[in-house]
Amino acid sequence: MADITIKDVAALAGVSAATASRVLSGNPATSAQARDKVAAAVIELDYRPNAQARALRSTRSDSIGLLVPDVRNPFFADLAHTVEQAALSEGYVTLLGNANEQKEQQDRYLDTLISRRVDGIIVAPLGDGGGSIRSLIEREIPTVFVDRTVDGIDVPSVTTDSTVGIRQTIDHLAALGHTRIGYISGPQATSTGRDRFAAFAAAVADAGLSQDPDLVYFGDFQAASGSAGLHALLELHDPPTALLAADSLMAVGAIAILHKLGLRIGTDLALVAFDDIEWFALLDPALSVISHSVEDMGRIAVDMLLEVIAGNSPQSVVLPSELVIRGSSSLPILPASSRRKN
Amino acid sequence: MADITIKDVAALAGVSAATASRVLSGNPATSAQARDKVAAAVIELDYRPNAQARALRSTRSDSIGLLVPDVRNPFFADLAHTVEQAALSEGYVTLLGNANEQKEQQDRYLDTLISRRVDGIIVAPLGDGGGSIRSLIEREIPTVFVDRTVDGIDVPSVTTDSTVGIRQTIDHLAALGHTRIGYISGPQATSTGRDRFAAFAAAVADAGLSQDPDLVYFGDFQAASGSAGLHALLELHDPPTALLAADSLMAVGAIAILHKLGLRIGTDLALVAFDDIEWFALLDPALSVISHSVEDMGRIAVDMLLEVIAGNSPQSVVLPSELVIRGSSSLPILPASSRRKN
DNA sequence: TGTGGTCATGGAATCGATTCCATGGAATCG
DNA sequence: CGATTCCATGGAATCGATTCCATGACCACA
Repeated sequence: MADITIKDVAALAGVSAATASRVLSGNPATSAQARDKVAAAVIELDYRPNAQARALRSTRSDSIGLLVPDVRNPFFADLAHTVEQAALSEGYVTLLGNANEQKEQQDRYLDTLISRRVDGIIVAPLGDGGGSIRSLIEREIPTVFVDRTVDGIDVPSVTTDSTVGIRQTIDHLAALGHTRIGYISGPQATSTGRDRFAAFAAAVADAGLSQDPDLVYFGDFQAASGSAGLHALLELHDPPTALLAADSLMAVGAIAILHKLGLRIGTDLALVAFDDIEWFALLDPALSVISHSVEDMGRIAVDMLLEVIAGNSPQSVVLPSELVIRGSSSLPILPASSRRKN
Repeated sequence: MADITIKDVAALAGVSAATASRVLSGNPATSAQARDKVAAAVIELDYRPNAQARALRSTRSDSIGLLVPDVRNPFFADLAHTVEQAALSEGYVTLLGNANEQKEQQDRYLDTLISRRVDGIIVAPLGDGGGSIRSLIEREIPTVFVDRTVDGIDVPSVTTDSTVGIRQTIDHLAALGHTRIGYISGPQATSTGRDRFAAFAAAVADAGLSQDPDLVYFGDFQAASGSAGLHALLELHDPPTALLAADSLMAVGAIAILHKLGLRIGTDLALVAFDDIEWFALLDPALSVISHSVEDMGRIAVDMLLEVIAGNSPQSVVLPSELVIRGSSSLPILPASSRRKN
């Protein structure tokens, strides 16, 4: 499998390696004759430049890294898709890493991305600003945070303002007569986990609803913790009549348990989930959600990263969120007597 | 952002670059003293080796490429996750590419992966054996096909035997009294599209059910074509009473339309989907599926690729599929008179 | 016709790490 | 105790492409 190098191309074209390189990189200081001969040789030999050698010399790798907490989360799968397509159209390939919501794996992948000298990194970070996140900043590697941020790390970011959507949700549920609203929170090690919890607590307080701390369960954004959270909330002496889940996977986990218990969403328990996933509308009844645009988020993150790579300092962007009311949260609250007990 | 190189490490440790390199790569020909000093210098400087330079010299990049048709398809998201985790535990990073079910984008990504000199490639291919797939083979780049194959290209593969699951499905539906079973097929440009269609046709014939060609709609494995397929089938003079969708996304598209029309799965139309997605069980009624193990597929593909990289020629593996009966296909067929008309 | 300028080109240095080869000191054996 | 082996080490070549610099051809203008 003797690799074909630029020297082979140059030899076949009857020029020097330097000239061949110039033709290939579109340097104008080339003759039409040289261009034709090199182009022919490239096709003849099916030559593919060695990206490693090129990157070594030119200090550009034409690749970016994208680090998400979990590709199996449809929100991040969509994000990966938009980022990758947007980057591709700008001539960058995307290296995708999966942190599995674990700081250790996040650090491992960040190290790898640093080693491969990607031109920039888009990351939905977790944890504090320690570990490899710090290395990133110290090396001044172009970085953009997406969906989440890290306290004390000053990096441009694209995030969602969850307060509006959450406030709309609480007000909507309060208007239906709910006074005890359960909340399955994300981990407090993430900015989204903290922000959404704070928004929930503030909205509940402002609406004059129960602030019973037992109504809040702290999960980890993965499905199993949604199941555990629902169990915990149903076992309360005075369980909630409505529930807000801080992401789609925890909502899925909660719904699975409701099914198992023979409880119906919308009737036995009003339910709203953060993140709009296509098939949430296919459930029966359809799931109310707090929606925010993953396409905008991905596209803006790529634009922003290109700005940083170009040496600029773009402003952070905060995208809106909005309640979409569907069947799972449209019935007025039932009198307590007619509710089933767990 | 002056990069720290192995020379800086060597200088600080008071050894030569050669010795530093040996320590870093675990070469046994090093003294304990040198090891300690280099290790200290690495930490002191927060040194990260330049992966390009290393790969250039050693012709190994410790990375593999994974090319899937669409990350937003939960099946491939899961596959990406297992492949990436399995590869990581073997010391490889995964570069993920998205072909968007388009041959042109597939070729573009394959070219990129070749240029980056990945150590091997796992691909769920589409199209015939032309374009960059051929370059892959000619360059003898270690390659493994996953989920799909390409006719005439002899590469180890991990695929699913769809015939068993599809035959079980047809027999099951026939036993419930269905005689006209609709089929939303995948594209015939993919091996899975062809295989599943052939299995469907054979099973229907063997069971003595209607072989009306109008009962088959050819989609493209994406959601919109499932919607279009359902529309087409419902508009038939004599519409099917049961439906099999060849992948999950097309099933989602079909279900969305059923909802919009106010039809219920399981009652108005029996439905079975290929691919088991976690939340299919959360629908009401739960969706019957033909299940196959994406974890096994991903893990085996990685093992197989490592074999190929090591110079061996592993046998292709065919995994089983199996019908999982749930509510969407458990009622006996209704008399035609009581069925709603579209 | 001579000088200045433009331009395509090739030679050689370079990027950062690995690895072959030679060296010198210590350990081992007869 | 001398000869041989072993072993850690540094110098230098190397991987494949890019890019600085020098060169020579050619054109134009005075």
